[in-house]
Amino acid sequence: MKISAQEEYGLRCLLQLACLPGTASLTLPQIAEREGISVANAGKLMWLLNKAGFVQATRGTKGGYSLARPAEHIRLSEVIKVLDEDEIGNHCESYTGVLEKCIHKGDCGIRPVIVGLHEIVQEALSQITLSQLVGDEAQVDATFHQIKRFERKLGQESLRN
Amino acid sequence: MKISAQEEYGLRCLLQLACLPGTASLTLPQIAEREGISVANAGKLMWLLNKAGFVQATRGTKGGYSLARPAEHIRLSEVIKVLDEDEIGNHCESYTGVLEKCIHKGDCGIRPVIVGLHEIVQEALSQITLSQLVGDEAQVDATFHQIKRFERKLGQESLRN
DNA sequence: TCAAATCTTTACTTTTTTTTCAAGATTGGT
DNA sequence: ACCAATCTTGAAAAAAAAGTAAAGATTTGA
Repeated sequence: MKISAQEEYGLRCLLQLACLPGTASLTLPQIAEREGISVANAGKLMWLLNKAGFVQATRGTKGGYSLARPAEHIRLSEVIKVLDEDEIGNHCESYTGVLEKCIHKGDCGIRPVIVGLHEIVQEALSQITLSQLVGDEAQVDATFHQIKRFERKLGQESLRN
Repeated sequence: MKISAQEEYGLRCLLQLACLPGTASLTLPQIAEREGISVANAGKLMWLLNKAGFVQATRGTKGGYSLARPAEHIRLSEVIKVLDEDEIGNHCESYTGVLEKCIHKGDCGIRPVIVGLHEIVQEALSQITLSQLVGDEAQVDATFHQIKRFERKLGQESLRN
């Protein structure tokens, strides 16, 4: 259960644009250099982000990428969904709709876990916007901290019952 | 952000043992057949689970695998940690200790997100035991549902501020 | 109009992960 | 003692993911 390279670097590249003042833009070589990845790799990531409507690309001299909408309105959950290709579970087709292929069919003990994890992660990410990542790092920490504390309390309660 | 094949199938194989009455055991071919994977693949997964102390292996005729401790005392967080090799983050070495290699060093905007996600997932998984997965599926659902509801409430509150 | 700078797209290569194979080691039964 | 059933282990093959390369398309400005 870990973030993929595509998710991590895609998010990082997007964050570079969010850091800029106003609606400024960066070229592919600039983004690549700031993230320490190749231009080709950055190109592929930015292409995905462009296709999904998070960034605006301009070709030609003076071209580059800029955010397509304000950083305050870009939730991490949306970004991750696009970079992740939004698949959950690996081989159990029960979740993705093709029920027949899965040996576990209806009575699959770990299905609620896989689905549940995916949901709480998405929900947590939907609480965080790009703009929080650039300036308000403390708020990001606070959000996760509160969730963690609630989870721990939940565990203690179920222990008492 | 998805569960790996090793995590998913390792957990599934372990669950097969947890489903058995008492301290009964299963052989590798039996586990493989029940999970629809090859015997070789099941062998590797069970070897990992054995090394980590979750199952007990007996060789020779009448051999097989059984749980090394009661299903009530095996938390999903522990199992996943072993199957996952417990790594978080992909390329940013800031998290794993080798600080020098990472271009982002201290001022890394998405670090709190990666670390935070890992922590809330681990915390959620630590609330769930193997025994809950075999019988008490409703409780598993309930746990995740409560977390999700709290996260949503959190979001609404931060909206009001 | 042309050249330089830039993004776009497809195909290819490399690396990592997953799966399989094969030989070894241990146990139980005869 | 021997054989059959079983787990163990390391290496190899296959598949998937990540990263690279190259040719194409668009824009700006001289």
